[in-house]
Amino acid sequence: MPASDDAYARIFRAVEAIPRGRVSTYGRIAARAGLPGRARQVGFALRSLGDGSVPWHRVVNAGGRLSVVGEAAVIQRRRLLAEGIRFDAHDRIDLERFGCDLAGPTAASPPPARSSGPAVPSRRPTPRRRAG
DNA sequence: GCAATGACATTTT
DNA sequence: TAAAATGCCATTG
Repeated sequence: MPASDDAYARIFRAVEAIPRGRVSTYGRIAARAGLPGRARQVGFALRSLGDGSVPWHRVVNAGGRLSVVGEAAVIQRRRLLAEGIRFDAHDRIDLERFGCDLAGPTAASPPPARSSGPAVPSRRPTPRRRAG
């Protein structure tokens, strides 16, 4: 049991705040949790979780790569792919597209599609509406 | 309390 | 882009 148990709770809250189909960085989570500069502790907290209700797999390092090693890396990557996250040829994630700021209520809003961009990771490939 | 470690971030080369 | 070095600080032994 870590001494900063309260801090851990805040971290988990920030992690859970990450919308599906997006990822965030440790530094970002730490900042949202009110722990600017404790990016490392974020990862430490997630590690302590193991398999919990916290979507830890949506947390990657500033390089958009998986800092985890071993089985966790497989699990994380597996889940990210399942959520629509795409990996670069170097097993990296484009934070410009999938990285969410979590800096405000607009974090849940999809980023502006760039020209010739690969488009937003829409969860609904067939957005057909019901004929009311 | 000290020394070593770590799921990081940033800067420089 | 990749690799190395440095800063940061809680956790662990």
